[in-house]
Parts: sequence; C-alpha cells; structure tokens
Amino acid sequence: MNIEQILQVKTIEAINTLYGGAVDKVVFEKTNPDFKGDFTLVVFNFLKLSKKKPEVTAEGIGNYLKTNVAEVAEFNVVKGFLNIVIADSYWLSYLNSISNKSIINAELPANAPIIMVEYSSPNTNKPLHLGHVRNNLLGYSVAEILKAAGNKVIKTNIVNDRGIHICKSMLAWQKWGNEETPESSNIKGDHLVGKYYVLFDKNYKLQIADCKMKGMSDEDAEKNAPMMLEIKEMLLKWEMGDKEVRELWTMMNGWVYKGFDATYKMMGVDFDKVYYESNTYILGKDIIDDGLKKGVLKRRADNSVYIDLTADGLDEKTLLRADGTSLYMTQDLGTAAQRYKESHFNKLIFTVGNEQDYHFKVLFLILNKLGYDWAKGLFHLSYGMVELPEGKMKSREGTVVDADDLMAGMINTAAVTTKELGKVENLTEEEANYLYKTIGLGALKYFILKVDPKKKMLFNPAESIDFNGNTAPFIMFNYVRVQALLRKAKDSTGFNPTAEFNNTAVLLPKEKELIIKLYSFTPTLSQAATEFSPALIANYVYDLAKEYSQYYHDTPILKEENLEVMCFRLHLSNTIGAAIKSAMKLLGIEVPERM
RNA sequence: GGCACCGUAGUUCAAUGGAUAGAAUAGAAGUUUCCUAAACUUUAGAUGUGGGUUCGAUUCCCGCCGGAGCCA
Repeated sequence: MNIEQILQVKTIEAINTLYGGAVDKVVFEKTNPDFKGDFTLVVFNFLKLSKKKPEVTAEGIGNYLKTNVAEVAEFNVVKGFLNIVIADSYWLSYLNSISNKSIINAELPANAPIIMVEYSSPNTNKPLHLGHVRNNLLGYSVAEILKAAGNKVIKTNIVNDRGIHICKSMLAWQKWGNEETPESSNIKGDHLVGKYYVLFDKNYKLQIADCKMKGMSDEDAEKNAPMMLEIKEMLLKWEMGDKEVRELWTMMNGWVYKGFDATYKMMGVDFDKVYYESNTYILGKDIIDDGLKKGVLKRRADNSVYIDLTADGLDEKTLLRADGTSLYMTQDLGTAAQRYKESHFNKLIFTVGNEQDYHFKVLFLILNKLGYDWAKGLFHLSYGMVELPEGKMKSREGTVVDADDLMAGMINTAAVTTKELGKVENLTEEEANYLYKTIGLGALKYFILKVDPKKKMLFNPAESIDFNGNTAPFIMFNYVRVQALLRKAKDSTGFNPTAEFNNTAVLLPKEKELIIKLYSFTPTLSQAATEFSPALIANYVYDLAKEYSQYYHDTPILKEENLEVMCFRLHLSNTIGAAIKSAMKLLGIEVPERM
C-alpha cells in the first residue's frame, strides 16, 4: 500500500471509530501550495455523521491519523480542510525505493487485457495533413500509455483505399498524367496522387459550370458532368475486377503507400496490423442477415434494410440500400465483428474525429442491440478538430497544412534556433541533424498532445511553434541539464547512481515537492489510461520539469559541500531525469542527451 | 428543423463540486566572475449572460447570447 491508500483506509477507520458511521470511499488531494501539508482531506461530506462543526470533525480525524499512522508527522485544520504533513523520512525512503528502477513496468502480466487501438486510417487520394497529424500522435501516444498501464495493445490502421474518391485521381492521371511517376517527377508518391486529385476537382468544376450554362440544375450538373460519369464507370469496372483499372489502382496506391511510410517514419508512429478497405468493404452483410433473423433490423417495402433507433432518441438508420449495396455503417459493423473474431479484444478504441460522433453512437448501439457481448468494449476516442485562425482546413481551398511540410518546417526552425544559441559547436553534422529533428518534432508533438483530446485546438501557421516556456524543448532542456550534472559527477566524484544514498539533513520544501511529484507519476499514468488522455502526461511532465528548473536554479548540487547532501541531490536529479524521459516516451517524444 | 458539442487573462492552454481560478506567451521591471540563460525572479491581466441545486459551482440543471459540428 502506498501512503495515500494507508491514509484512506485509516480515515475510513477513524470515521467509523469516532463517529460510528460507515464511509466506503474517501479521497485525499494534494494540498494547495498556499497551505502547509502534503495531502488534504475535505471533511464537509462527513458532517452528517459526526454531527460536529467542520473544524472539530477535521481535528478529530487528524488526531486519529497522527496517533495511528506512523508516517503522519503533523496536521493542521483550516475550516473544513484537514492538511496532513508526511514525515520527510517517508519521502526519502520512497525516493530510494524508486531511484534506479524503471518507473514504468515493462513486463505485462500473462492475462493482460487486450486493447486494439485503431488510428490514422487515411484515404489514399491525398497526402496527410495537420488533422491526420493530431490523429496519429494521439493514437500512438494512447497506445503507449495503455501499454505502460499494463495492457496488451494492438495498433491498427485501416486504409481507405477504394471508392469513388480514389477513382478521381486515377481518372485525372489517365487523362493528363503523361505517364508521370514519382521517379520521373521527383515528387513524393502521396503528393503526386494528391496533385491529380486536385486536378480532377478543378476540371470537374469547370464541367459543372458548363452544364449549368446549358440549363441544368445544380444537382443535375453535379451528377451528369462527363467526368462524374467517367469515375462512376471506373468504380464499376474496379468492382468487377477490370484488369486495366485494377492495375492503375495498384500502381497509384503503391505510390501513396511509399509516401505514407516515409511520413509515418518521420512522425515516429507504427502499426501492428494494417487493414485495407478493399478487403473489408464487403463485410457486414452476414451481420445484417443475423439482425434480420433476430428481428432487430427490419426490411422496408423497397427491400432496403434499416434499424429504428427513435426510441433511443436517434433516427431510423438505413443499413442496406434498396439495390442491396452496403453503406459505411454496414462495413463498419462487419469489420468490428471480424476484428473481434481475430483478436478477442477486451476493448477496441477508434481514434476518429468528433465530426463522426453520431456515426459511432449508432454503430455501437446497433452492435449492442444485436446482442454481441464484445460491443461493450467499443470506444470512440473522439477528438476535436484542428482549426486555423480562419477556421476549418479545407483541401479544396488550399488551406490545409501539409504534414510533411509542417515537420520539415519544425526541424528547420529547430536548426536555426539551435545555431543562434551557439549550441552546435562540439557536434558532428550527424549529431546536429539528430538534435534538430528531436527538438523540432518534439516541439510539434508536445504542442499538439498537451491539449485535451476532446477539445478543438487552434494552429496558427503564421506564428511558429514556440521553443520557450510550456514546450518540449524546455522539458528536454531540463533533462539535458541533469545529464550534464551526472556526467560531471561521474568524472569528478565518482558518483554512482545505482548506489543507495543517505541523507540525514532536512528536505528543502522544493525537494519534498519534487519527490511528491515523482510519487504522482503512477496515478497520473493510470488516469491518462482510463481517460485516454496524453494531455495529462504532457501537463505532468511540464510541471515536473518546471519545478526542477526552479530547484536547479536555486540549489547547489555539484557545488554542495556536504557529500551526503550532494549525493542525495544527484539521486533526486537522476530520478527526475528518468521520469522525464519515460513520460516523454509515452508521448512519442525522444529526448536528447545534450542540447 | 432535430441531435450532440464548445464559450476561462490580449493570445494559446490548465483546473475528480472545494481554500485567494493555475501556466505559458505577448506587455512592464530585474537576474549571468555561480552545475547549460531554450533559464530564473517580480509585476499587471480572465470564468459570455440570467436563474437554479449546494455549506461551497469554471465544473451539475434550465433559459438566453455567441461559435463550430453532425443528421436529412
């Protein structure tokens, strides 16, 4: 049991003994910095039992804890708040117990829950943009966090590689491509395909305008523009397995995958299993049959199949068109079932933007109504859109922020800044380039992940992402300072970070704060895992780095004359450095050894 | 029209129903013969609006205003 759990148990005991009332749960929170104490209990909830004033109740519980819990050094009461001070000796032995141990358990228990995390899921008709960047970083980080919290994680990606929109770039390439390839044009494959997607749209719009001139309505013009008819025909051919169309499709998708791989690699994300919609889009019809049999789904007079969700406050949802063709919902029902069959997951997390909240609500509801037990484990990790100052990104208006450009820009800014600060003197070119990449991409990842996933966030391309203040470079900087201290200590004093330390001196207030901060790593990790929120880790690691930065500024470490105290401070620094590195890893951010 | 979401310093972000609403950045003023100043210190500045529940509301409920989204 850790100290918090001891306090909880003993407080329940205290209330029972003193006031004769049963409480099943009490919560201690961290004491507000303006008051003396480490943990605080708010006693207002127990007044009904104690039938005494808040101050008297708090005083009673405080006395009980002080007598019955050895680690409680003292306490004070302010109104209904009971502030508990834990003895320095406890915090010192706690630090000893965690220093040199990995703060995250690498070993998974044999019966670890299986969690499948789906993220990224791009279309193969255009390169990745800032919205995908948030998705990828979020999915990857959540997977890391769940792993660290003791789950077996399977990262998956389902590539949307078929459909009418994919035919657009294919048709444009056929018409105007002149056999252009990534090699011949020296354009990254996904960008080359994106170029033809845009080209399609441009010419299609001209045709629509032309049709309208000839007197068609808006709707008819869009439906009957020659290029629309052509891609519809192409899609039919694709579905019938037409050799020429399939070959073109295979070739162009190949270009895109090569491009995506490069982007994923740069971003530092990966997948255990990749699905392709071209293999899964047929799935789902057996579920429809099952649903019809069970009477959960119904057939309309025109032969279309639907589910009535009006009792749940939703609409009637069509699941099969009158002509028997399926919809997105149909295949999503099928793929979910297929994945369960393959992996027997306990949970399946879909990392998808909040514009699809309704879709997932319906999807989960249907699967639950069909009586599949595993449907209870489905979760939509719904994240907010990334907006630009002028509003939502629109590919048609050319306002998208391209993922590759963004990352390259960040690395470049990191290079310029690092050189300006004169920090590259003793580095080889290779080391310098690694440093620019680490800093630039770290800054970008932190900038995105520190925001609560549920909330929309704003990105202003005109203002470059900061490297000062609440940023990854600041956090890295504090890690680097620790490493510099440790190198020097090893050279000059032979400091051994794996040895136990002794410290009989009284802890400085900041030292105690730092140890308590380390103590809260584990609860923060479990909270981040239950809430699927890397932002909690980001905020935590920033707080830790900031506290350490103040400590480093105010407190001599290597210059401390008392050897025992110096040794303790080095241990503390070392442990904080390790915690920073571990936390950053959960965010998918590497830290440099020097900067 | 129906459904769900959001509104906190100039700006970008925090705050399991708890104490005087925290940071960063931009602004003002300082700190370097001292372990890496991408730092540290001081200062000024915010809960859209009106009700309700509560000992206590940024947080929960209702109305209004404003913003973005999904469904036909």
